[in-house]
Amino acid sequence: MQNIRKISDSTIRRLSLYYRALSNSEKDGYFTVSSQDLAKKERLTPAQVRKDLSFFGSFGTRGLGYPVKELKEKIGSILGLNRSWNVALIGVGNLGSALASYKEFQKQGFHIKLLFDNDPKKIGSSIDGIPILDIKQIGTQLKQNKIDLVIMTLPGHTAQGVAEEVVRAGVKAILNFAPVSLKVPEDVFLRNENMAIELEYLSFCLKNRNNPGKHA
Amino acid sequence: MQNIRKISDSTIRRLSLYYRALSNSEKDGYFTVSSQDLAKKERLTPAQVRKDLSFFGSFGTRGLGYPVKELKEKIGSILGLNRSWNVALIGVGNLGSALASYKEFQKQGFHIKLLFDNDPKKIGSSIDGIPILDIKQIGTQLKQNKIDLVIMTLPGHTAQGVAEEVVRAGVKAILNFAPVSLKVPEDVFLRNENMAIELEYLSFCLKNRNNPGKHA
DNA sequence: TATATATTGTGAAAAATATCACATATGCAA
DNA sequence: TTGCATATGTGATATTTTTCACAATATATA
Repeated sequence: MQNIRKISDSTIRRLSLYYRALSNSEKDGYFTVSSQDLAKKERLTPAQVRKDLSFFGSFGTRGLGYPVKELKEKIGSILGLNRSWNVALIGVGNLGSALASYKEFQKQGFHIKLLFDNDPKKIGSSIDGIPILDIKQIGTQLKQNKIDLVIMTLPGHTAQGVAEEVVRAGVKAILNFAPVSLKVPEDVFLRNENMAIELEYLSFCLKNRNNPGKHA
Repeated sequence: MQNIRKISDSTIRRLSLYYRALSNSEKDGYFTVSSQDLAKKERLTPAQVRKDLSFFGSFGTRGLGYPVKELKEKIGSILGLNRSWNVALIGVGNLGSALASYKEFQKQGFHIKLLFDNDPKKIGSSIDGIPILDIKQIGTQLKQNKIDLVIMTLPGHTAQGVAEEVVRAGVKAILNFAPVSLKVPEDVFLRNENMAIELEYLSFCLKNRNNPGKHA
């Protein structure tokens, strides 16, 4: 157990993997799971799993493993999934609407309360009961609805300007899907979801599949 | 310059970032860019940028920087974006349709040729001219259309079975959006796109924002 | 031509991350 | 109760990744 600030990005990201694996194990009716099991599911090593967990406490029983339900809840609480977050989504295009109606987020406590767009045809309508508001109202609406986190699914060239409005409204966490890197103040947490990266990674792998040698 | 097999995941992923940043710089009319510029755009260090690039050659000019267009093309060629890949997408739900009509992939050489679903209402129709086929035809269609890469956007419980069919059809690269970890043979490249991870990461950050101390 | 300034490319050093290996603790069977 | 099998938790070690620091090389200017 150590200072929480010193826990690495990678460990936190793996906690998400463990959480998902445990949810599945729970559904499948398992009561305990070993570091070995978890490792195999997520293509990691057992030592890695144990080390990651040990940063936050000791949740297992020697000789037995980890209690599935309990560990899942513990990790959920570490990640802050045991509470609810107010989320707004900006940019109701194809991807935006898809995310707005994605039920998994809801289940994990991410409640999408507001949608924003600049298209008059969309403004005033709703998706799964979530109203689509005028993007001009971002400032007041984000504050009024105590939004904790904003998901941005809008075109690259508009993203930076909107991000600045979001920051001005006091939001401290942004998940960005727009294909640009945003500049935000230090106290705002920003993560970029770049779907091209994984695709390009696969392209790289395919290209170099039969090439164990040097690269020009 | 070193053996290409030894280049780290992180470096490859950063190449994607550089590629995107360079595309933007090119659009903005820049002819050269320094490692410092690139670093600032992507929140990295200049040394990191130079080191990453140095694994593949030396593309810059001392005292000047890197030629934007040339470096972009060079990185594109390293990532395999200078050629075209045949892509199929399985699972035409909300996310699937959003990705099917996402033009950026097309631009980078990822040509979505086929869509698959098991819903009779969808089979036979098309999205942006891409036909939606019966998921039962995966085996023959993937081979016939020489599909290089498959994007899976289907429910978790069906994913593993479908992945196995995809592998049997000889596809060597899978981008998985289903919320499970798939088991595939060693010679198949698999990447998981897990949108919950980034959201959960932000949740963790928000939760521990004012907590520099120990964690229970 | 000489001098000042900018910026790369890269070994070496530092820092971060992952793995090892084993003492420790548990369950079960005889 | 003893012995065996299993599996955690964690310091120590190994590996990987990042950063440093500087020689090398370019441009600009006088």
